[in-house]
Formats: sequence, structure tokens, C-alpha cells
Amino acid sequence: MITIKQIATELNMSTTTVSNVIHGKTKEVSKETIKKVQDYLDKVHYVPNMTARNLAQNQSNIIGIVLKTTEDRYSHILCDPFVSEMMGGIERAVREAGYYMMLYISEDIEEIINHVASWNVDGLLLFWMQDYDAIRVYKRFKKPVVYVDTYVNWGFMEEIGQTYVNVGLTDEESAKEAVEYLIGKGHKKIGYLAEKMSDVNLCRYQGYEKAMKEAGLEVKENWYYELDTTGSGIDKSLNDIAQRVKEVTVVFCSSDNFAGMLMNACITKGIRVPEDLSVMGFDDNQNGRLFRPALTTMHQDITGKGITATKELIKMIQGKVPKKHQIVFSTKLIERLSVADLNKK
Amino acid sequence: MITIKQIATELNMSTTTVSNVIHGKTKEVSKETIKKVQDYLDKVHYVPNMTARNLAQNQSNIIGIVLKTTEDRYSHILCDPFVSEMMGGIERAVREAGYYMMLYISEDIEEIINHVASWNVDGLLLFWMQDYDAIRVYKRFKKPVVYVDTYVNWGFMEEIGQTYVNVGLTDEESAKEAVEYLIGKGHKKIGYLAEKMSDVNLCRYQGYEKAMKEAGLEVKENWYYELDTTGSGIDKSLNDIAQRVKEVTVVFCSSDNFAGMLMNACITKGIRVPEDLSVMGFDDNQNGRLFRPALTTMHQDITGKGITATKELIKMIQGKVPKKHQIVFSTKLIERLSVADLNKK
DNA sequence: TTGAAAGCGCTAACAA
DNA sequence: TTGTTAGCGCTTTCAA
Repeated sequence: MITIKQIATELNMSTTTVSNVIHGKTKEVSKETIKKVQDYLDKVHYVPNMTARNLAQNQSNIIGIVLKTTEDRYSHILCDPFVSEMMGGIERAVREAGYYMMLYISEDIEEIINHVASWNVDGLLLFWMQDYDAIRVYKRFKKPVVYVDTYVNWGFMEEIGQTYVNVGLTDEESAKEAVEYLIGKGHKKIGYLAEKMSDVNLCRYQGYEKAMKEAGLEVKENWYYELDTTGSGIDKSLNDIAQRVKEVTVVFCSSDNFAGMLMNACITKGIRVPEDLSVMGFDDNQNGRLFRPALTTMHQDITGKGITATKELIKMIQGKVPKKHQIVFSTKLIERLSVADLNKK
Repeated sequence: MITIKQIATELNMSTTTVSNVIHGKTKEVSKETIKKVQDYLDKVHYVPNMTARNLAQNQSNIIGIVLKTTEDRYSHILCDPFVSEMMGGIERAVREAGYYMMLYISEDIEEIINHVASWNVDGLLLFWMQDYDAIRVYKRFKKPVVYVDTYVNWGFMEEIGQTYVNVGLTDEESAKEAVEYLIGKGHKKIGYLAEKMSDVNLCRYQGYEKAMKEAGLEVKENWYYELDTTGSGIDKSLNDIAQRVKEVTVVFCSSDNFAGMLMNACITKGIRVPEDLSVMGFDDNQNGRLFRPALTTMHQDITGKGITATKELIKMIQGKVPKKHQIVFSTKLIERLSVADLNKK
């Protein structure tokens, strides 16, 4: 690889001049010099050495994408269609802004922080952080951070004076709207399927509960179906749920992924969707569109969230102060075929 | 971030000694010095500055993953379940080997090469390269390269003395096996659905053709269904195909993705699978397991291919000469429910 | 067993 | 308008 120094020697000028031309700082460079350098640069296919540039400038042009995962996850996190769609949006936004992305996947947040520090990453996109992890990041990483779909104690962030941005969703309102739709279709015994009762699952549950209460409907405890998503447990768990699911007429699932799993478990057990049981999803991810019967669900703009989060982060990296701490995306109900209209019976 | 120099000053020793301890080059360091340094390192959470290290060593510890894409692709390439599963395997293998990965996605191979050069990437994983792109990479990137699922003119690579490794699949044999299975189920009018007749699609076609010929079956020209996967064209294309597909009893698809699209197009048109039409896929990707009816397909170890490719590349980076140029994975037929047995009728 | 110092390629403050 | 030079943090050769 050719260096600026070599070019400078070749052209009988200083590295500064060459560097200035490369960076377009051409106010104080004569036209003919500019042209001479430019031509030579093109001729030899000059590409800057990022490593050297970054060392000199104490930055990196790298945006770190942090996915904390668990070893026993049902499959690699990148295979989750929600994640991969989000990555698609982020990748594009990062690239278009002239940055590079580095993915940090680990169970161990300290390990992630070490890597991030090691690479002198310019900013971080944090997904689904828990309170304690968010604080550990905060303590050691002093550059811009944007959270995505994070449900931590934001009050605390304010207290400690952390400038943060979170890109999220109207989870509660959207879940409420979804359940109201189900009620409108004549359903009264409505189940809720989720992974565990925290974060996003909890928010959506609260919307579910609110809709039920406002409609004067009972929320039975055993209408809550908790999926065990730890590797081996998943099949047993689905099997159990499919057994119990006859108690309700519809199951509102906290994600399309879960809805898909449930539908397949039902088919295996001879339970027809939507004739015997209706199923509603949430997210409208790419898979949801493949299920048959086609899944009725709440659409959210996953790619858009990724892009927005990235753009916000880059703005912060470039020194702008974020206007809002919370950027909240709304959703849209997509009516397809997995929910039966009981009124028509 | 604390630097080696600071540590050296603090401990009253030279940077060399500190650096040596960090790298375990402790043959010539006294035990007490080692301990002193070690303890201090732990105490202050020392993490090396990758940028500086890489500049000094003229390397990067980065493995570049190159995905050449086209703007009009039907969705972002990372959303393709085949790709994301592959990335999952690679990500893990890269991380476990202590390397970092950087994704390069672009339509423009020169842009990719520039980035790769800029970051002084240690090695490259190239996916689905075309001949001309492979040559352009070869001309400008002189470090180890591993190809995945690439169908270029390997003879040329040998000629120019390029040491290469390609991780691929027994495409032709596997396709042949798949079609023989269909023939065994009593199918005689067998269609083939693919994107375009080159690379992987061509290899699998050849297996299809061979199986047909050996069984003395005709291969009608209009039994080849070509999917237009350019963004807007896809729906029209699927519609057309679903119209024509009644000419055959089964369609062998060159990928699970296409099989899924076809099945959905059929359902929309009232064609039942497998009662009216059988469908067979290829790849056994994560989506295939979600389709209903469950898709009969040829399983390949996608994650395994990613891991193998990564490990091969890292071996090359570390100076080992690859034993084989071609690493060929085999497949396994997965019988599910999308293919009818005509013998039973 | 330890240390001094050059150098990786680039940037930027300052000098000319 | 152009050039000199120190320095970014680390590695590594060579000397002590």
C-alpha cells in the first residue's frame, strides 16, 4: 500500500500538502498543486490507512453494535428475523454515513466493553439492555450511546446526567389496540403468550390487561402462557402450552416468532388455526408473512427503527445534542387470516 | 484509557517490559516484575489500543466478510435466512479465534476492495463471487482469501498461482438425489424453479437434468420456471409461474426461499400443496421449518460451512498452507410433507 | 533481566 | 502557499 509520505517524496512536496488535498482542505493550496496531487492519487489508487488515521485522530469511525446474548438461546441471535432486519437497516445507515460497523455479541458485558474500548469505538448502539448492564456500560464508556428497545430506569439516567437516546415503540398502546381488535372480533377468552414477564413482554402485557379491564373482561391467571426459550426446553414448553390453549379462543403473542411457534405446535396437535384457535402476533417481521394461515399482527417499522437509531447516534458523534431522549415509533394493525371473527358464527 | 507508557512510568520500568508481560513473553522477565505488572494491569483494567497495536504490527485482526449485492434485491441481504445463518456461524468462529469481523456490503466491488485495503484486513471471506469480481479482488488484495459457494473458473486460479480455498457443496449430486427421490415418489412431470441459469442454479439444474435423463424422463423446456427476483418484478413473476405450474406434478426449487414463495403463491391461487402440486426445496434453512405444509428439502449444514470457511481462513492467516483447494460439504434429504407420493394414488 | 529508541502512517499545530 | 515536526500507543530491535 502506498503512503502519503511516498507520494510526497515522489511529487516533491510535503506530506501536509498531500494530506490537505486528500481532506479537501484546499483553501490554501494552489490549483495546480491540487491537480497534481489529485491525479497522482487516482493513478496509484491511494487509499488511506485507517489504522494510522484513527491513531492520529484518536477516533475510529467504527460504530459498535452490542448484542448481549445467552448461550442457550434457541438459535444464533443473528438468525432472528427481527434482529436481521434491524441489522439490515443499521448496516445501510452506517455505511451511507461513511462509518463502519463492528458487531459485538457476547454473554459477558465486560468482555464487550473491553472490545469496545480496545477499538476506540466512536459510539454504541445498545439493544435490549438490562439496568445493571446499562450502568456497567455507562461507567466505562464515555462516548455517545443510543439504546434500542430498552426498558431501563430512565429516571436514573437523568439523575446521573447521562445524555441518552432510546428508540422504542408504543408497546402498551399498541398491545391494547391489538387486544381491542380481538375483542371487537367477539373474543372474550383471550390468552397472552410471552417469554417472561419483563421489559417488552411486560409492557405489552400491560396493554393487554388494560384492554381487557376496560372491556369488562376477566383476565385469568392461567391464560398467561410463558414460553421457555432456553434451547432444549422450548419443545416441551410449546407442547404444554398447546395442551392448555383450548381454554381460550385466541392467543395474543408478544412476537411473531412466538406466534409462529405456537401455530406450528397447534397444527401438530390437530388444532386448526383459526377455526379452533385464533392467533395474533406482534412485530410483523419477515417470517410472519410466510406463515399460513397468514398472521394477523401489529406492524412495526423495524428497519426504520434501526436507521433512526443509527442516524441519531451519528448526530451525537458529530457533536449535536439530541433533542429528544425518547423516540417512540407507533404501529399499525395488519389484518390477515389467523384471527377468526366470532361475531359471524 | 490508560496506556503502556503511563503504566511503565507508574511502575518505574520501561514500556518494553510492560509490553512483554502483556504478551506473555516472560522468559526473560523476573517473576516479581511479572507479578507487579500483572497486578497493576488488572487493577487499572488495561485494554490494549488495537489501533496502535495494529499500526505497529501492520495487521488488523479483522476478517472481512464480503457480500456483493444489488440494489434491487428483494430485501436486504442480511434478512435472507441463509445468509443470516451463515453469518451466525462465522461470527462465532471469528470471535472464538480472537479476531474481529467487518462486514462489507456493496454493489461495487472496487469500493469493497478500497475499504478492505483501508482497514488492512488480514483476510477475506468472499461469497458468491463472479469470475470478473474474483479477479479484481485478486489483483489488489494479496492476503489470504477463502471463497464460499463460489462457482468461478478455478482452473484460472491455479494458472495464476493463486492459493485459494473454496467451501462449497455437492450441488449437482445433491440435486440429482433430490430429483431421484421425486421420481421414486412417482413423479414424472418435474419442474425446476430457479433465479437464473448460472452458478449454483446451473449446477443444481444439471443434477436435475441428469436424474431425469437417467430415468428416461423428458425435460420440457417450459418446465423451467425462472423467478424474477428484482424487487418489483417478483410478485408478477410468481403470479405467472403459479399460472403455469399446473403442467407439472412437482416443482423442484433451487432454494427453500423460492419454495416458500411458490407455496404461498399457490395457496393464493387455490392450488393445494401437496394435493394439487408437490414442492421440494433445497438448503433446509430456518424458514423452511416454518412453512406449512412442512417443506421436504435437501439439508445442508449452513452454519458448519461458515465455521469451516472461517477456520480455514484463519489457518491461512496464521501462515499454514491449505491442504485442499475445494472443501465440499454433502447434504441430506429431509422428508417432510410437501411432496405427495403418487404411487399411493 | 531491563531499557532506549526508532518506526508504523497519518494529522495538525506551527513555522517559514 | 508550502514545509517541518511532534505525537497518537504500541512493538521490536538492539544495546546495556
